[in-house]
Amino acid sequence: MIKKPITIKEIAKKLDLSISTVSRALHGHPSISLSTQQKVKQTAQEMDYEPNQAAIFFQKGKTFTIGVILPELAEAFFSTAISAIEDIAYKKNYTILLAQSHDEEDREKQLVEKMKNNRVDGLLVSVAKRTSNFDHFEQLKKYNIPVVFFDRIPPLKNIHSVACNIETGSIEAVNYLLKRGHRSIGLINGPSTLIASGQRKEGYIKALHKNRLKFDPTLIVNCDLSETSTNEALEILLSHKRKPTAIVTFNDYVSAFAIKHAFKSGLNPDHTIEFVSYANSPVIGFMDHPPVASVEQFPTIQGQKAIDTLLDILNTDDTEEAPAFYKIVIESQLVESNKR
Amino acid sequence: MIKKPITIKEIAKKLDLSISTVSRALHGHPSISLSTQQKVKQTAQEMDYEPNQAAIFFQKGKTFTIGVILPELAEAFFSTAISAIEDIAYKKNYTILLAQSHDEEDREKQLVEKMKNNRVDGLLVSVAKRTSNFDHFEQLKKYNIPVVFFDRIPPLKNIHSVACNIETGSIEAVNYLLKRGHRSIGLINGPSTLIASGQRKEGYIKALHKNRLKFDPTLIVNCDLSETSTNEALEILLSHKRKPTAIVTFNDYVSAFAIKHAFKSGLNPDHTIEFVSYANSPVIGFMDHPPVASVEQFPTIQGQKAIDTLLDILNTDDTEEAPAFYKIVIESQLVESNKR
DNA sequence: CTTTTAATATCAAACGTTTGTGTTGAGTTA
DNA sequence: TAACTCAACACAAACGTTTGATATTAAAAG
Repeated sequence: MIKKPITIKEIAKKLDLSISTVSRALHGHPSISLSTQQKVKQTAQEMDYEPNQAAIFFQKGKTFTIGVILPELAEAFFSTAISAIEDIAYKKNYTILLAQSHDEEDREKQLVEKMKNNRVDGLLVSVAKRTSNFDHFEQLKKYNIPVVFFDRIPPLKNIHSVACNIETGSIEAVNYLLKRGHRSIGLINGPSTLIASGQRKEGYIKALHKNRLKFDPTLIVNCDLSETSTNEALEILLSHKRKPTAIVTFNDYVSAFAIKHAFKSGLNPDHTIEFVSYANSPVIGFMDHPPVASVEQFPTIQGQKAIDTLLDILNTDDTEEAPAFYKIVIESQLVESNKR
Repeated sequence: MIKKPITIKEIAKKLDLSISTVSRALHGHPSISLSTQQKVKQTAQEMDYEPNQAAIFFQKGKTFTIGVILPELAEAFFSTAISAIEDIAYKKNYTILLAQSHDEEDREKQLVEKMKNNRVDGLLVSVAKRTSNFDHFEQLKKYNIPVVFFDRIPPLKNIHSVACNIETGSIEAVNYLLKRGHRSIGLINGPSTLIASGQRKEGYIKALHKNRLKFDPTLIVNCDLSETSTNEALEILLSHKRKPTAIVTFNDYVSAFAIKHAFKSGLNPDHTIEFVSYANSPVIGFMDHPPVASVEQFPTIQGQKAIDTLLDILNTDDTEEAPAFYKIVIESQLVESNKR
């Protein structure tokens, strides 16, 4: 036997009250006497009443729902972030509408459209790699749907953003290797098209300068993050006249590939080359020979800050004068592998 | 200047038509002439009309939304699964309401409640480890909200489920090691409370029997999946009188820990011990010394099948007589590491 | 004894859409 | 030409809830 949800109307009929009274009673409205409030609440309980959210959303024009658009759910960074986001949403009684762009501009555009149709209260977005046109985000402003970008920030002005400052970590990373006695430090970087690659390079160079070391551009090699490409990059570095004794890599995966290759090829016979990478992802814990350190980018904190500021925006009156734009920066931080 | 969404009412006014005509025109209803359909659709375009989903949900009593409750979003298996689920939902114009139970019964219960309030059309659930009472799922039947369980199936009758048959993979795994010449094969299993552990053990034993090998219970050691516990398990196995030359482990992570330990401790001096594990997760690709093979459990396929059957259920008339219960089993499969 | 005030509860509109049932007028049939 | 058909559209109810305006009552104030 299928129960169909009961409504406040039926409660009203049962108690011989008006619908509005029941509604107000359930919300503890002061113009309803405590005695009737009691009665209403109790019979609501007894009748297994549960408010029809669809109706409430509709009538309030608010859904208590937050759209989250991520490039790739299966990536550790993002799945960690979404986990943190969901936790906070859960606590604040918001709901997560999840979607992934697969780093495609088209799909991202369609998802934004869909989110708009679903009347999400706000949006959390980490931009797709291949997105070059950002009109679909600009559009949202007109509809008064706030967006907080995180980790992957588009080059727009007047947006809310949460991101990690890679440079600090980069500098820490190089300093750390210098402290360990290395004087020739290589960098296996990602594709030069990525902003993230630029940041890593900047930090790397800046750290060398700060330490009054001359910067040798041939010690930087790019790769496309694949295993073969990483291996090639490593070989180039190690065939260098002044062979680096330590290498900074774009992320932990690149590090893993490079380390594996360094061990298997004869290029690193005495196993002395030390690696430092970015992300500090769980994979490090499973490696036989992990990098000595990794720059943590705090997916959890980024996710938390992002949804926190979004909720903050949602809960401040729109009537305020100048809309302030949040730009939250989290300092990345070098984490030594043995201290994890 | 903030645009507020326009409605069919306004389109109607502009074209001097009735609301219902506009609605029907937009849906291509046959009782509306093609010429007006054209006109309506065009002006809808021009006016940037977008249907108010909240209103549609409300009036249809359907939300085109599917709730997904997973134990842990940050786990590779589940993030892969949710990724596949989202992809299909996207194609079919459904939306994903995501939540994680963190393997807690209480939270799971609350989430089910929340999903019910949000009037999801259906639910996809992978049950929390610590859930022992399943009333909250039974409840959903009364509200006519279909649930498809996947991967972690509760011990209930008359439910829809999608799961992976571990046994086949287990047998394959042992056979594979036997073919490679091993005659003493250990098993580092998970906590005995997990059904998954039982399945692995069964397959392991069955494979030995099929090959007319005697089963030595002391070659099975349990661990709690942590690194230290894994190391202990490995040490117990390797201190065995008849030292195993190959080891099956509960999953890739356990394998990673064990392999790391085997290399670092002196227990495996000639590095000949071979490992086989479960999950075939990406981490294998990053290991210096990966297990020789891993039993793939197809998170993508499981997710796909799960949402497919849910959509199937949602789109068949409720009026049918006997509700059939789907029980989909996917055969696990051994994947050799070098063939990945 | 009338007028205020405060407390309590009701009325009715509104949110945007879908959909069963009318209504209209032109064309067809006998 | 009267009766009928059918295409093309309009009307209005319904979905469940919230909320501003309004009504009722009784007690307090004048």
